Amino acid sequence: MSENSTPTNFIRQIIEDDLASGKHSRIHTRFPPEPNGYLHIGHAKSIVLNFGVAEDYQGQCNLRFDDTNPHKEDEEYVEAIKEDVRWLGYEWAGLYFASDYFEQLYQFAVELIEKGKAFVCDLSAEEVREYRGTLTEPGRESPWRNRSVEENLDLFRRMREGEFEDGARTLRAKIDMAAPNMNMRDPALYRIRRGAVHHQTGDAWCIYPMYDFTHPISDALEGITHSLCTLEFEDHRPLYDWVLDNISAPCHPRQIEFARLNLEYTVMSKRKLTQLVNEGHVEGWDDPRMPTIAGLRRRGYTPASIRDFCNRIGVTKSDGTVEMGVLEAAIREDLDRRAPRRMAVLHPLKVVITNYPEGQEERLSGPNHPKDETMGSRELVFSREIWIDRADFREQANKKYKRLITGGEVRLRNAYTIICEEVVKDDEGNIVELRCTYDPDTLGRNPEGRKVRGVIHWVSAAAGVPAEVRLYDRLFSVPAPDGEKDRPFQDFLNPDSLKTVQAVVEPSLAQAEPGDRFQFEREGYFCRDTASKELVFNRVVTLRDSWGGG
RNA sequence: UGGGGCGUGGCCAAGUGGUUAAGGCACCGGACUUUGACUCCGGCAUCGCAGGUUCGAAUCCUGCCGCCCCAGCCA
Repeated sequence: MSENSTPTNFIRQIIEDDLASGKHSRIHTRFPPEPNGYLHIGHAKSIVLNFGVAEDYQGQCNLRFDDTNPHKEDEEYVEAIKEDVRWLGYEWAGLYFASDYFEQLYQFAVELIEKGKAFVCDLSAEEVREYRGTLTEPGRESPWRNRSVEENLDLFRRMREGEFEDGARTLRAKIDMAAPNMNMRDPALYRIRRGAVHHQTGDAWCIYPMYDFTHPISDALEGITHSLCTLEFEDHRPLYDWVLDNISAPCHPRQIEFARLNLEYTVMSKRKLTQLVNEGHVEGWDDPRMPTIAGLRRRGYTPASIRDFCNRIGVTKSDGTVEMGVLEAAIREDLDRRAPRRMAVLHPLKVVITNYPEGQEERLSGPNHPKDETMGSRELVFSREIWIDRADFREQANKKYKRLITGGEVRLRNAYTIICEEVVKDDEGNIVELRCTYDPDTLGRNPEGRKVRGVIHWVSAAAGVPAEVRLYDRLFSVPAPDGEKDRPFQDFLNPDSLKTVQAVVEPSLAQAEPGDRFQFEREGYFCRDTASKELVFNRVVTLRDSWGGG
């Protein structure tokens, strides 16, 4: 996989220092999604970071499902996530579930209780909230905080046995109710979820460990050296360290936080993406307009382009919003290099070449790539009647318009030059057909003594193949759809995010396989849709266009 | 008004006291061109603000200002 190299970042520097100082002799990372939804481009940033770092330093990276909340999770998501990670080009060293550690986690909780570092609390959720205090006022200690070790042990065992109802009790860490960091105010370690059926452990458990307790221990059990997570967990780091400092942990991974990805013209939160799907604004999680990995894949993005994008945006602690242009540039660069060129007319306008013999068909050849002969060529069919795009003709225009005008001459890409002699209109004045003449001496060489205005693409009317083409644009019409506090993000949906046209494509495209990508010359990059039986092409991205208009 | 973070060109981002302040995207010129693409050449910042330390500061100190995160028995 030829790819742009990975720039350094503060996390890689930490790793290099740890390797240089001998703190670690090999590095081990992990990508720890909760299987409660589909992965999106933001997850890709984390995946590329974690797996990329492991790859570059000859280390390993695990895929671990953080499945401690049975209410929200489902097996469907674990399969989808595995597929997405693989598709991005990575293979995990180990595949784990936090639920694999439930028994060990339980024993570590017992250890905490025995050390007097955890207690069973009978406060209700609402009471806990009251006792917690506020950002500026310290909290109060739970009246159950000083139960004996024996009583705590007994109660915790009975929690596990299923003796108590959901919400009746929790196991809490005994830290400091006056801590300025809210996470240290005796956080919950275990809660009761009796009715739940866990996708991995079934009904084996009715108490479930919290993230803050599970994560550091899972990391330690797997020998993770650097536990990379996003900025919102910065405040949890003291708790992460507290847990490992107070149990007999095999090692103490270092948690390092980086900024999550924000992308313009889209939303990234699971909640909002779910709304887009459930409210019918898109067709599903893999709708080509979605920022999900599945959506990008169906749109036609390549794994390499997404990896490249993640490397281009870097890894820091400052949270910014990346322009769509960066993602688009990454896929354009990749596809420019590898996508075969084809011709497709998106808004067909009939052209009759009056001096071309009726019934005659000619086989022409077009290179698959203008700069890479090794990609070969494909056959084109030329005939008396062809289609060109309506946007490539104007009855009159100034010199800057490098397309066809009445009386003007243009080159038909990979074929002859034509001059428009006559415009045929219907009763309402709409242009329905152009009558042109061609110059038989211009195949593969320029006409003598004159210069054509430009080059336009075309497809034989006789041999062209009908196809549906879906022109995708950004999902939202403003850069930060969720930036407005008192307006729902749905207000900013782009009504033109999808335009479907009935196009005519060159014959060779009839053989395109689902997932095949092409450049439709002068239009953009397209990918044959993988979810349609018919010949449907999704526009991945337009070509860069430096033309001001005119 | 508690705590934790962040502030380098339009966007992302290198930079770790001595460099003309990398690079990418975008943008603006120009060359090339059977894709208004690609490619190629050129242009495009004094580092949130104000003080201070130093021969020398984006890099150190102080004080402001702005933005983000935290009061789930979510992750």
